[in-house]
Amino acid sequence: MPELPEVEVVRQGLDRFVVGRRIDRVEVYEPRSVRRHVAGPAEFAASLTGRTVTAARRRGKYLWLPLDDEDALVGHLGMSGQLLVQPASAPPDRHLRVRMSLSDGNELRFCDQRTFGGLLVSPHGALLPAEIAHIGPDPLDPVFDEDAFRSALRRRRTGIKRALLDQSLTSGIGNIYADEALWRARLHYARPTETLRRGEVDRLLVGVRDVLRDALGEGGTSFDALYVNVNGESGYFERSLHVYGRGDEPCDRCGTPIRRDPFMNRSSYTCPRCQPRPRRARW
DNA sequence: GCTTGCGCCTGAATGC
DNA sequence: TGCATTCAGGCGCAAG
Repeated sequence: MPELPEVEVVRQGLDRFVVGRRIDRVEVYEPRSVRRHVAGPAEFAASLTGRTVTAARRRGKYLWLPLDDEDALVGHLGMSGQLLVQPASAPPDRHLRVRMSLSDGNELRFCDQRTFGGLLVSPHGALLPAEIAHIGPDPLDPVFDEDAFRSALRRRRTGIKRALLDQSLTSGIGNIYADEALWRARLHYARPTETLRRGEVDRLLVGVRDVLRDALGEGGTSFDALYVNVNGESGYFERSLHVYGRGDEPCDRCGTPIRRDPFMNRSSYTCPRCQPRPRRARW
């Protein structure tokens, strides 16, 4: 599933292979993939046709492509989305949802097995689409404000992992990287945010940034000409995971078996020794 | 206003 | 063997 580093790899691919091209033709095969474009699939296609892509931007796990009329094509990959740049002659993927023909003879294809992802056109959205204005900057973004993050975190009345997953506080962190960052910071996911000391928040920020940077470093190699993949199908980062998906395996730091707990209809992985459950737990 | 939990969706994995 | 159930996940939105 694409998290921030994977999405950044896609953005780099779009920057290289789509920016500067004109969109000549748009076909929507699955209306659900443009459900957040409230004016409907036909209007979606019409508002893109003839426009030239001028940049490729990202905030958290959202991508957007500013267009030459100051609107923007906004995309989210959801769980299984891919944005592929392929020659028009390439056979279509089984889960092809939207096809956009580019002026250089290639196509930008949105494929999505589970249709959790989607595309929309945001009017005047070139700078920052209104639809994603509520998404906070990610911890690697130069505009990320550490002091604002600290105080916002302390104002919350929730568990630390819930807060990490809340994309309005800071973005780009999903279930996997939340668990990895908490392990690095030696913090338990159920720790109430208002009890965090400054040093602990600092450790958390270091953990989050290290995880994202490590994943970014490994993900940057996974695409080549005309193929902008996202799915992490090679599982390149999996080898670097310390806790996620490693239930009952020994902790890389202390050897204690990793524990798996149910959490918000999914799982949380912790080392019971490095990340002891707080007396006052909240999740 | 803030926090919580559901529903969306498909296919792989598991259970009977 | 084959069918049914469970699980995974991000995010918007309704409910609390």
